Amino acid sequence: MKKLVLVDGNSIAYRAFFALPLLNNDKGVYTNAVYGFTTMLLKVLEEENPTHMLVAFDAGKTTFRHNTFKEYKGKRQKTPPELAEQLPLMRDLLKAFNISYKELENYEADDIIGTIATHAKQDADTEVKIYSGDKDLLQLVDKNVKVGLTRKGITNVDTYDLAMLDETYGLTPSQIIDMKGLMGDSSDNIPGVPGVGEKTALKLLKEHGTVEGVYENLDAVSGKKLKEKLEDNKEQAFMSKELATIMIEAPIEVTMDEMVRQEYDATKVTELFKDLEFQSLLNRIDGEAEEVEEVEDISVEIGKEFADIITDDQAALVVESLEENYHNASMVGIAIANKNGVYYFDPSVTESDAFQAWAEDETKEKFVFNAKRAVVTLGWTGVRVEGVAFDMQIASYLLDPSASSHDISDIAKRKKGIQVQDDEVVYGKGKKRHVPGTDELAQHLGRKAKAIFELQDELQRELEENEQLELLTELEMPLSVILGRMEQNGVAIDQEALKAIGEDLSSRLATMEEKIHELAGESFNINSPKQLGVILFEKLGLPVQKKTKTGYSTSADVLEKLESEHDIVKEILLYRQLGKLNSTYIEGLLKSVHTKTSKIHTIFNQAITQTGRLSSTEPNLQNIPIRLEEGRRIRRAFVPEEKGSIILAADYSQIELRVLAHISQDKGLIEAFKNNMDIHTKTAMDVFGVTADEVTDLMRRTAKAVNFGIVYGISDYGLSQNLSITRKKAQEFIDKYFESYPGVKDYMESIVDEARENGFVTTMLKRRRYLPDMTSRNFNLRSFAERTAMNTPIQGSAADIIKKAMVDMAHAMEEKQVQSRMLLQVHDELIFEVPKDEIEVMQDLVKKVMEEAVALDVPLTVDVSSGDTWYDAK
DNA sequence: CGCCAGACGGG
DNA sequence: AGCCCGTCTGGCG
Repeated sequence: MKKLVLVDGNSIAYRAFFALPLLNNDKGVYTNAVYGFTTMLLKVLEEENPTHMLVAFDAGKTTFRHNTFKEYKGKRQKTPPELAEQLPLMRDLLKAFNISYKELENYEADDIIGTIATHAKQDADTEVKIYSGDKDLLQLVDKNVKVGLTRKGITNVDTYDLAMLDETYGLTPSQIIDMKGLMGDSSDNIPGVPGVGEKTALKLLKEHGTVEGVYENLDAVSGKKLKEKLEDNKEQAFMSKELATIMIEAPIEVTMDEMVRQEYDATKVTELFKDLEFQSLLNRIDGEAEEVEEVEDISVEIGKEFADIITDDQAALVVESLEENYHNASMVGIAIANKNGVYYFDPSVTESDAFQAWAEDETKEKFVFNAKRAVVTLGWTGVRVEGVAFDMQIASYLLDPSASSHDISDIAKRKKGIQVQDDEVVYGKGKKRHVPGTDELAQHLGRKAKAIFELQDELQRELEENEQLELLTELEMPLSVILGRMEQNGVAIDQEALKAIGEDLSSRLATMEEKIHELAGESFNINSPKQLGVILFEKLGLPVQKKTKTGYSTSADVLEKLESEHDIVKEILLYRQLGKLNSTYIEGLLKSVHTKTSKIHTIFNQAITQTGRLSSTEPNLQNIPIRLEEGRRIRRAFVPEEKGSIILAADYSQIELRVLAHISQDKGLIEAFKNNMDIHTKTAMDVFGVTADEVTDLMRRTAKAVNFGIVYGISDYGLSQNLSITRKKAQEFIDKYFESYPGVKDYMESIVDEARENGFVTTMLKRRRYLPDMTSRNFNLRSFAERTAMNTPIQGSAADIIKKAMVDMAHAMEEKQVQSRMLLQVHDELIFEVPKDEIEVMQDLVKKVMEEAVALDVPLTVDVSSGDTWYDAK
């Protein structure tokens, strides 16, 4: 028995679109119709389990029906653009699911379905099921053809067979056409006979069978008025019937073979769902995919003597620990793969002389995945690792920073290496996370090692093709070692100072909470935007400025506009500010103090940002407060580890605008930096057409915002929001800026062209970022890609420069044999701990090395400052 | 318990 | 509806 399912794609999409709220993903792509369509699709696949399947779509605006009646579908609203942009996504989805689909010039989806169904039903061994939201399709019902009509929502379906049709309407399938002929269909602008509705049509058809029957027996029709209407609209009735008839001989050739249902492409489906942010559907798919994933055991030798296996100069090394945070993690196993085989060891192997000798021997090349993690994990147990020659995670990141994930199993899958299971499958997640038995663990780690060993070549070749190998070997890999040392070294913290600030904050917060409740007239949770919204905008009746998708916006910029309206607002703003300090920076930092060292050991993620910047986690030491004095005090708790040392901070001045000057080659901008001008003042002079001493504070602030905007890929709207000015005014500033700096304008235009042609942009050191949305038909996506094309070379080149400076600085410090240590990097600044007797040497050295990291056509300048704590280094 | 949204800290 | 990030809280299922 074969089962063919035919789906009316447009009709289902329409239904879904209007049934669901207008969802969109974080890129601004609307997804509600695709979502509804997908849930329906999954349900159909599950419930019907068809052997054959096809989805039909309407094509174009006109069909053969327009020859009959040019106003056909005339009154229908144009497809909303929010829905239209989702139709291509549905096709992508079907491709990923390996489900065939069809559209045909001049015909509607109905006709495709009618033709195929009529063909297929000739075979008594085939059962046909049609899904649509359109009652018209009921005319196709037959003894082996059923029609499922969506009812409210989209996954509620009423299924009609011959009996059900008779029961519901008392009609045969072909009479459905007659019914439409008489009553018409306003949504398709089929006229029918005016004044005849469903009830009358049904009554007439019961008595006379067909439209033809009705007219042949017009005398027998009761009711004078009705008879007149029928007479007057005879032609229209017959034309309507014709319009409503689904074509069963459309010129299409689709064989059953072409509609055979195939396995879906799990990788593509997963990627698409992730893109669309269909989390719940992802889980449904995942559950199924895991069961299918049967892997055959590879040969992994367990319990060898370590000394016996290293016969070669190259090996992949896996150091496994389950903790996300590798400071204080416990190793669960070690795996090695070389050209002779794959080997698994108990963690205790790291205590052996043979292992340590190999680890420390820099001529023994190690290939790893996330070198820093392996090196620091081993570092905590006292094992030094040298000779890390290749980091697969970073290689993958450099090839494409947007690749959804950089873990071994994903890369192995992408690069068609040996199959590596997801950690989550092997170890479980959340509370159920556990170490499996030795055999299973050895298999898993062995696979990882083998995949690294085997894919090294290919990734390296790809990097060479992109001219990125040097970026890996000369910049990122050495940097990884430096970052590892910084992390493991950690930053000393004055816990007592933090606690003291914390107590002050806590008591002030308690007082403020009371006061806010009093002003509100009731007690509520101030930290809940939802509850706060009700208090401010309903109970106190403050004017609503902005809404979020879940309710009233209570963000700081909204509250700032309401400050004059009610005393409570100022209190809430301060409460929020202090609350953030207390929870994130006092309690949070104290929680991340290492139990053994009493210092703070962050983790710098080197393979996460889309621009090449680092990020910092657990804790994030790249966003310690500085802008407001109240928060800045937190920095007093960041102290030198050694008595008699100080904290030294060195930051690049305006690095992004200098990079912009360099890559755009704008004459004015280059000149300004060469003359060491204050760049915001200079911009103010040019934009406002005044002399240096006429620049007011406000003018400089405005110019500063414009400069930032330029770097980010500005829009008049964004600038107007930022400066609380009109859009028109904002656009004037932007125009004036581009007039003053035509080189920048040219750059912005040419980088966008370049991105569109190449599909990616690059930074000074050949870092890459792909921008597939440059050619998207979706305005939001395309605009975002264009701004990214403008910003990434700037932000990314600045990231390249400071990374280079870090590598150079590590060499310089080694050469000078100083005791000073690099502690942190915060995007455009480096923080050091410096013994007092090295202050002068280091001040000069840091400045020189950072300023000379690369040679631009404008000078790079670095400001250096120092003090007893991070706070004082200002 | 895990996930999301909102809010907010930094460059 | 100008770029790049991470963390905390409340609220939901």
